[in-house]
Amino acid sequence: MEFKKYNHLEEEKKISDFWIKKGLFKPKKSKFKKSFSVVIPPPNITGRLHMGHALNNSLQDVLVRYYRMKGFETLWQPGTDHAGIATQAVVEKNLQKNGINKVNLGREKFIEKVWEWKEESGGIILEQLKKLGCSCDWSRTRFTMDKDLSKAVIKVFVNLYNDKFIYKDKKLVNWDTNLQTAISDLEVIQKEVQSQLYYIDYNIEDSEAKITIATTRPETMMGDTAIAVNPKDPRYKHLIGKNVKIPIVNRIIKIISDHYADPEQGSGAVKITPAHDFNDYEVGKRNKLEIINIFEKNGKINKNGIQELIGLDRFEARKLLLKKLKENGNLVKIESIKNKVPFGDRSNSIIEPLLTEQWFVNAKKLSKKPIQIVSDGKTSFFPKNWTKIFFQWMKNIEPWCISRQIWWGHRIPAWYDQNKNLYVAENEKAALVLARKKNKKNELKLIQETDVLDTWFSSALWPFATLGWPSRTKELSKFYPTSVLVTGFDIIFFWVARMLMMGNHFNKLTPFKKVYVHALVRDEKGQKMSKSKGNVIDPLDLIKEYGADSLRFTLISMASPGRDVKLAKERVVGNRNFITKIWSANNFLKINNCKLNKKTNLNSIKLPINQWIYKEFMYTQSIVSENIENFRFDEAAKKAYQFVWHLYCDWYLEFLKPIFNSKNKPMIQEARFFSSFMMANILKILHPFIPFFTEAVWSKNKYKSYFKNNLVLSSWPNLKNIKRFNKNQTDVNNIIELISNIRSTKAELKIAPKLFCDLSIPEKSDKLNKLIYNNLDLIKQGGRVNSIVKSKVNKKNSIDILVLKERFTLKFHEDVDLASQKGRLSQKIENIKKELNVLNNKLKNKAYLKNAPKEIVQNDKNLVKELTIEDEKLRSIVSSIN
RNA sequence: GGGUGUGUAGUUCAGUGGUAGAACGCUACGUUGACAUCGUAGAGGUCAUAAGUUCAAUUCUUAUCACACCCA
Repeated sequence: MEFKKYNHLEEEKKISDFWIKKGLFKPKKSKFKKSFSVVIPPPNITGRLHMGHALNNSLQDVLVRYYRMKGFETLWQPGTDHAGIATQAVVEKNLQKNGINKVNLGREKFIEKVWEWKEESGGIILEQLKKLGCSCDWSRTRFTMDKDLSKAVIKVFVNLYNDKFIYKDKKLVNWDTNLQTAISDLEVIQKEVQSQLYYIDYNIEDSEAKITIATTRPETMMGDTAIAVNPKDPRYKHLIGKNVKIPIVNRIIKIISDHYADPEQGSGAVKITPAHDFNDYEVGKRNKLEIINIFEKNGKINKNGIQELIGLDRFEARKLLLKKLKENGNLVKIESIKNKVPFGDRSNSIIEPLLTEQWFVNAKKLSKKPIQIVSDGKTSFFPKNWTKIFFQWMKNIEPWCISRQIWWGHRIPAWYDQNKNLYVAENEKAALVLARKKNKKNELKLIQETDVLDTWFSSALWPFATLGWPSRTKELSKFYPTSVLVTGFDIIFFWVARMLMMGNHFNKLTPFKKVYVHALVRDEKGQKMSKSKGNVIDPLDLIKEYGADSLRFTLISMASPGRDVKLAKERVVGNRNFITKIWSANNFLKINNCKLNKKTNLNSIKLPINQWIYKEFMYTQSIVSENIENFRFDEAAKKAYQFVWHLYCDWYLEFLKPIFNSKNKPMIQEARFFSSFMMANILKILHPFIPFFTEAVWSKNKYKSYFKNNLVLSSWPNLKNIKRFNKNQTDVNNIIELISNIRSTKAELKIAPKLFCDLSIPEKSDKLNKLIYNNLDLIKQGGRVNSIVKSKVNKKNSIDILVLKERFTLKFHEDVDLASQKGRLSQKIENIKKELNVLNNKLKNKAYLKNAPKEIVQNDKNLVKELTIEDEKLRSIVSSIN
């Protein structure tokens, strides 16, 4: 019979539509009142599915589907974030293509355009997640700029402001001259680059003497307000307090003494530009220095610079200034060095420390509870070592700059009156009330703050805001705190830490009990995937070619804790083959008319192989469950794979063949039912990993009529232990060993496996006789054995083998290569000899006998006994070969 | 400079204080009525290096080397 191939493109689409249309991912009331919830790390609306998402969401889906089948009331809350800077940049670029300038358009119109874009292209990534099979409750999809969520954001802001967790301050911040907004510390990436270190002479006033400073940023000379030397540096002690003239700029500044100057670095003297360097800023504060800002917000020189350079870009200005310094003879040396330079993570332009007024969150104050919660284990990390990294960062946390000078985002709910008095309130009306009170008059005009909030500010509220907070919703009481957060380590600080701060502050509850941290997906050589390297593997390509299930299974089975996933296409192919294998196994069941029926009862199962596979499955199931619950997705997937392929397909289905070929009707009936019953259970345990395929086979096999549910809502296997089945475990395992031995002996003798032989068994052993005769058909088919004989055998065409500590003889119909068999056995004897030697030496060691646990010693003694018997028998076989 | 992690078969990775495992790849044979996207059999390892603890170390400790990442 020819079978259709499994068509993943067709089936995955069909199944996905079915699940979503029927709303099968919505929480279902639990019989035992337990709930399980996960919030998705919201991908941003400009995003497209990449391997990181694929891994992250596959893992979440394993958990969600598993607990759903376990009977928990399960919610996976989906949604996206608005990605302030990224989205604004995309829309701005689109408008520019049409010759439209954002500024001319105006703020309101521009935001309309962003919404238009969002409606059109902002949901793509969610559609891609559906293709991956994510079982989110899509009817609850949220967006950080939604009305409800915005309300939560405003409320949180106002509360934090009133409680003095949020404040406005003029400070040096990380300024992106390209995007023209402040960004937070976390959005700055320090990159090592090749730079020049310039040694520049500053002339000391009223003297011929000079002092040489070293700098990588000579243009900031225009903002110098001191030169610092270390108080302990003998070279410069006499110069402290002297005035120097900044070359070209010709402004007079002082030489000060400050420990910040490192005698080992450069010349030991360092110029201080408090407006343009975080360290210099601190030096400036300590020494009460003037702060001179020389940059416009776009990175061009402002009027504080020298005449010729005003209006020039910072790098242009550097070049010209260097030229002048050289001409003047002030540039004494140029050194090539490597140093770290800050870049913006979105714009990739060099970040400029700039003195501006911004809004800050006192993160130090908010970090106290999360630190407590994590130390108490109320939120725990897996793998554990992330706890340490979390603490390290959390305990050294800096104020969080939350204001952004862009338009797309939550506009800060703060208003100013004409006297620049500030009112923070949930809306303008409320602000007006405050303003009237303060100004003691009714006629007032307020202007709203133009800054918007950092996107991560709203993402930090995600676990409770998506559940309806600040309203006290059913969902909030049922699903908060969430059960687990699954995330990549790269956003622990961005997101996890901040969610912990907000969740604990506003709900007095930690937002999630567990945090599972997974690694990055890299290419097969372990390199980070990046467009510039051209080594990006697009998950959507793999889904198209091999199916979402194959991709999922691959990612899941490679997700070992603390290790990056090195993805190669061959892995995906291998797992696609696994799916094909199950498909063809299922076809075998079909051919043999295997079906479920309600008449057959588990207690009536008689066939040893059925009892055997039942036990093996029970064991597998428990290992898979345990591993999923402990986040060992790799082990869970491997165990399931091993069982399905190497026990169910390789042995069990093979053992069914002689039964189906027999005329024993009751046995055939039992086998038909039971093989199908096991298949259904296999589909169940594989469902969290490969949901589409398993649901498709479930439906084709019409298992719904037996189990009363679609697979996605069926219950996780919970098979009872039937003691009666136990004794057949060893029997079937012994049969397997015998067959394996017959096969490998044939291979060693270079006898084609298809050639049949006779088997003679030791007469003495009743137990073995029983075993063999009870399973005659299995042995005959599995080992290609003609018949069981008891007669004395002719040496030339027969070979003795040692299995289950007994001597069996294989008798062929032609002469066999006894010499090669002799060699093989001699090798075995040699190995045993070595093993025995090791063991005997151990057992002679008094210290070992004294200190080692009794079981271990006993174990060794038993092993010696067994090996000795095996050794004797092998020797007798060898000596009988001439 | 500070920190974290990794080093086990050709490759990617599990694992363990007391016989070293899987997948893929490789080799030989095979087209047998589920499956060649397959089957059967097999080869392949000084568990990075060195010292220490221990009756016993691939596993624990320390140092070294290599690689990756994070923070300054």
